[in-house]
Formats: sequence, structure tokens, C-alpha cells
Amino acid sequence: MARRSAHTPEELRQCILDAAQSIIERDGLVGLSAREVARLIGYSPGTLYNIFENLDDVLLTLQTQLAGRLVDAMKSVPAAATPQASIDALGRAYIDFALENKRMWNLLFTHNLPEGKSAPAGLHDNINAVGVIVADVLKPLMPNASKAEIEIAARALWSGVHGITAIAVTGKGPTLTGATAHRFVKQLTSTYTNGLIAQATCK
Amino acid sequence: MARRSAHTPEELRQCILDAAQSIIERDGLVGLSAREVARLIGYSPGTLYNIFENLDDVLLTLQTQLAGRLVDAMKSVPAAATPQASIDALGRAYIDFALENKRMWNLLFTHNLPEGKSAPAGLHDNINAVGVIVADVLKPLMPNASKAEIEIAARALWSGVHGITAIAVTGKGPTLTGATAHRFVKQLTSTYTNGLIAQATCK
DNA sequence: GGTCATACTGAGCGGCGTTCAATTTTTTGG
DNA sequence: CCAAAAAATTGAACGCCGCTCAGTATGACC
Repeated sequence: MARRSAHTPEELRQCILDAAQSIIERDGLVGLSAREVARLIGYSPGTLYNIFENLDDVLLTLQTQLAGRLVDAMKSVPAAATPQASIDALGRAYIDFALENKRMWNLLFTHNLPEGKSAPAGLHDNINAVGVIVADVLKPLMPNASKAEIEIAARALWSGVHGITAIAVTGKGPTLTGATAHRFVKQLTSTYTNGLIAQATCK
Repeated sequence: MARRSAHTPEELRQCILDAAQSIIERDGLVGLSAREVARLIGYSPGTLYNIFENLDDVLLTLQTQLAGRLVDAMKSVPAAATPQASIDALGRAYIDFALENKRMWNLLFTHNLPEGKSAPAGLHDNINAVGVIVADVLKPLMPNASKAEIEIAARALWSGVHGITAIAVTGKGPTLTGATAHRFVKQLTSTYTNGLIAQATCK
């Protein structure tokens, strides 16, 4: 058989991605296999390899899409009255997004590509965008700092938020769970912003 | 063949763990297979299953051992002149440990067990111990806080340090690498401790 | 030496990722 | 409308994998 009129190539491509995503949300990464994806979409395993280089390619595409949605979610957080409140809101958005997409989100930071390969540019761009969003909000709190310093401060803070989220989502760490993650993030961000304010006024 | 006098059961057990670890440090988790471990130690694959329940069991044992070594490394950090300096030293120790054991360390937080199972108690204890160490150092900076508040503050801060370390070790995030991780951690911890001090004096 | 418990083996099962010759369908153009 | 070329799809095949378990080799005890 060939060129089933049922799907254009782009449709088929998205079918594969959707199937892969639903398998991962159902069974985690271990459940994902080319054969299972093929079963779900009603094609043979070989078809996957006409469209994607390999399974890792499917995964990387999924990761890039997910990172895009994460950036969208954070961009759509309305600015609050104070920078502190804005940071807190961004933290909530980050955690909520991770908790809503547990398995897929985990993959984003968990799945390491084989030695040689590097992630597609789009993925890096999206991860970068998160840092930029945070830096923008942090800027008013660091009136005396250079752009580079603000960037470092933003990345350090957000890596921290990320760490809390990661531990909450994966269930490592006894008291840090999905339910308490907000509290930990608030603790981290408010203390951190207080530190920034103290540093700015003492300078 | 049976009961090769070459190894006592305990020796054999450690042989398997050592072989598994060396495979992981060489090829990452993907390279690990029961057959490859068996090849390395000169036994047949079936032997693994006389000693360990399955490959996941080997991994979990390795993780517990590694977490133990991490706790030891942090415990052997000498107390510095100020709490801030001590925190910084602990951060360095944490990062250095992660960078020295990249692949294994990654596994610690990356490898999620199948749905039903839960990690052995020893592993949780070790991860917990890290929080206790940090809380002890943080205590002088929070004279007015309850024990519970100090615990939360310590866990939030250390999850943050963990997040930076995780991103540095896995190479996600463009500017955050093994070489710059120290800088980010210092930025996070010093700003955070400044925040704690500001909060303590304002109360 | 004979017996028994133990340690170990390795073929076998079902599954995996990936390839590619063969097959079927669509498109083309006469 | 039909044949030939192009494109899409298949599925058997390869060499791996985790894991099991009947069978075998070995050491310990009498």
C-alpha cells in the first residue's frame, strides 16, 4: 500500500507525535516503542522511520513542542502589582505546568541524548526564553546591576525553582511533593528577592 | 559449574555492582544490560538473578551507595567562619560530587522506578540527611524561626542548589555548565542568605 | 565414594529498534 | 483510459534486550 489518502504526511507526523505522547503519559518512557506507536496509529513500524530518523527524534520533537507550550504558559501570566508577586505567579505557573504534564515534563530534563548528538535549536531557544521572562521581571529589583548580572541572577533563581519542581514531580525528597511545592517555591523566591533588595539598598 | 571458590556471594555481589557502575560511567544507562555485566565479570547472565531481583534492583543499590557517599562528602566539609561561607562550601562539595560522578549522579534523580515500587529506605534516609546538614548550617541565620521553618528554608535552598547542579550536569541550559555552576550556586546561596538575614532583622 | 544441597549455566521466550527489498497505491503523461 | 514511473507502506529479518528455569557441575558432609 502507499500514500493512504487518509492522512497527509503532516497529519501522519502529528498522529505519531500524539500517539507517542499518549503512550508516555499512560506508561511513561518505558512503555514507548516504535511498535506500540505503530499499533496505535494503525500503521506498520517501518512507517515511523520514513518520517522520523528514529525514536529519539520523535522524543526530541515532543520535547521541543512541550517547551514551547511551557513558554506560552509563562508568557500568559499577567504582570502583578510588585515584582515579587510576579515572580511568585511565574513560579506557580511553572509548577502547575510541570504537574499537569508530569511524565512529559520529566522527560524534558531527564532524557539525555546519546553522546554525540545535540538538542535541536528550537528546544534551546525555548529553554532560553524562560530565563528571559524571569530576567525581565527581576530587573526592577536590581537597579544597580548590569544586564549580565541580572541574567545570572535570573538563571540562578529559576534553576532553583526548577530544582524544587523537579524533586516534587519525581517524588524524590520526602516532604517536597506536588502539594507542597508551591510553598517551597514561595519560600525560595521571596527570600531570594528580599536578598536582592537588601543588596540593592546596601550598595 | 557451581560455587566457584573464586568469590564469596558478597564478593560476587560487589563485583556485579562495580561492573554495572563502570558500564554506566562508560556508556551511560543505555549501555547497561544484564548480558554486558555478565560478560564483564565472567559469569552467565542468569547469575545476576540469583543475587539481585532484577536490573532495577542493581540500580537502586548503586543509587543508595552513591547517596551515602554524597552524604559523607558533605559531612566532611569543615565548618567555615560564617554560615554563609559554610553554605558556600557545602554547595561546592555538592557540585563537585555531582561533576565527579556525572552519569551515576544523574541516575540518582533521573531514574524513576516503575509505578508501584518505591525506593529503599536507605536511599530516602541519605537524601534526607542532606537536608539536615544544610538546616544545621542555616540555623544561626534564622534566630526567630521555628524548627519547621528552618527545615523548609533549608530544603527550598538546597532544592535550588540541586536544580542548578542538575542543569549543569546534564548540559541543559546554555550558559549554565560545569564550569560556571559554582558561580550560579554562589549567586543563589549568597542572595538567599542575605534575604534570610534581612528577614531576621526586620522581624 | 556416595549423597545432597548449592551455585551456576545457557537455551529459550517474547519483545525491542531499526533496515530494506518487496509490494501496493497514487501520479503522471501519452 | 491505460501503462509506466514515482511515492508510500509493509513486514520479515537482524541482532540485541530482560528474565526464567530445567539441567548440570561443584563443594561439603558422612
